[in-house]
Amino acid sequence: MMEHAQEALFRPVRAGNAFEETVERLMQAIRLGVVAPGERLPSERDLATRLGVSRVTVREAIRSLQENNYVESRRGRYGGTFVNDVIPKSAPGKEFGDIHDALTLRKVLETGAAETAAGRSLGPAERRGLRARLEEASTASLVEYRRKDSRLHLAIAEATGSASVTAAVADSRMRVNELLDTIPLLEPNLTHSNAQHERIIASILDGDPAGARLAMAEHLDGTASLLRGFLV
Amino acid sequence: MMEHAQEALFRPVRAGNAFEETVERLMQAIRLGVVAPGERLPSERDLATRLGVSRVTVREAIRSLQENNYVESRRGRYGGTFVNDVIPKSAPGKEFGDIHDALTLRKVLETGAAETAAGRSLGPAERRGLRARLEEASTASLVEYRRKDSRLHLAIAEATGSASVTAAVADSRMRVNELLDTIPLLEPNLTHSNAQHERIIASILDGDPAGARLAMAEHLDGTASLLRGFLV
DNA sequence: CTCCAAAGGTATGTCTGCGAGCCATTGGCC
DNA sequence: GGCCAATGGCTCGCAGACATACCTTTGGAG
Repeated sequence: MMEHAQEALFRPVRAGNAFEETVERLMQAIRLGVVAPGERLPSERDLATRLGVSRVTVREAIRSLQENNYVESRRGRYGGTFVNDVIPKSAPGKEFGDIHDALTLRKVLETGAAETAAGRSLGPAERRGLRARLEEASTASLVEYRRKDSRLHLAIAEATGSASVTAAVADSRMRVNELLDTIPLLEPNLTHSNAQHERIIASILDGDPAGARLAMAEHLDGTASLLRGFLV
Repeated sequence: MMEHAQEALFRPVRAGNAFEETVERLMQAIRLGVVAPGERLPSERDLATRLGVSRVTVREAIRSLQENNYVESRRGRYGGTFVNDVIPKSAPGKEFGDIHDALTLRKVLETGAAETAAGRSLGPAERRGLRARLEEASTASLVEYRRKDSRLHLAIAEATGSASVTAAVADSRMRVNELLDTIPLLEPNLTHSNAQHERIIASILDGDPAGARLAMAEHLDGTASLLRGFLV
């Protein structure tokens, strides 16, 4: 028997109860900037269908987000649940093993995604989308940087044309962002990141898989060593 | 809003009910060869703890495996649930989008895993493990090939030192194996695969990340085009 | 001004899954 | 030969989640 592989295969089947996982998902959408401040979440009924949970559970999750000031709800037609400007919270106390694990998965996924995206023939809409995200990230202020950065990286994942890859990247980023939230974000890091972003996107748009991979790898290594430095 | 990213983020929160997901996991362990025919699964109490479900649910899952002749249970001390030699089943009817999605994720994960594994300094136990899995796969008969092949690929994932990567590769392989089960496995494919396996493992053991990635990419492209050819 | 569609808010009965405990069986150890 | 530890087999009550239905609020369309 492969004792080690068992640990991976016999991991818990569910990360938490339906309520917790629903909160997690909504938080992802907000923190990764998929639904920006001021924008509206899909309706409760819609979310219930898409997430595969009951509306009651969705409401409980939204309730908990309201209590933590992430969102506000308004009734009536053209009402809904709207994302606030806040960015509360930070969660400390990770172990080194977790960090290594999260960073390894991220590197595997995101370098692969960049290479794959560069190897596809992208449509005009996709190309425009990538440029738009790049522009958003490069002009972002310090407070909104993490969100805009995540949107850019998610757009790259989407450009692979694989929903599974996008989902995996989203999960991975959430884990890493949790860690990044515990260390300071400085102007020089940001400038450097933007330059790397440009290289990555240029390589993807030029259809240069090897270049995209390399540029992404260097980009990720930057924040990885920053993290390892601050957290160990 | 990034309409497309929402599809990934607002995907169903749980793949199925606890029972179904538990069956799925045990099937993974059996079909990927992590618990080989004749070997014993962990005890019900142990599985319940590790999988994070109640023992009742574990028992229902095992019951369903018994009914499909995958396993047999024996009572008493030194009893347990043992894996049979069978390999029933096959599930047809996939759409092209699913195939592309599954193959894209697999390529991202496994090429990344190979590269990462080659970039680490592996301990003697890990090196021995990789060689052993390679040997097993190369001497496997047609009927046991898929299982031995999966074990080898899982061992490579494990060599990244990241449990998350291993888990992701296991999930990905299950999806692809489901597809592979619907097409014939021929002796020449097998010979070719074995040669590629050797290159991959040699590159990893030599600490050659670029070589490992390339070898893995070629290996995966082989079965990918086979699949696309048979299934479209 | 009225209507009404679409959104959030509420209530209820059902069912799944869980925890916890106990029973039955088996084979090695003393 | 008897003990007993570890395993599968079984039951029952509770809590979480679900489906479904209905109520309330709101603002645009007609």
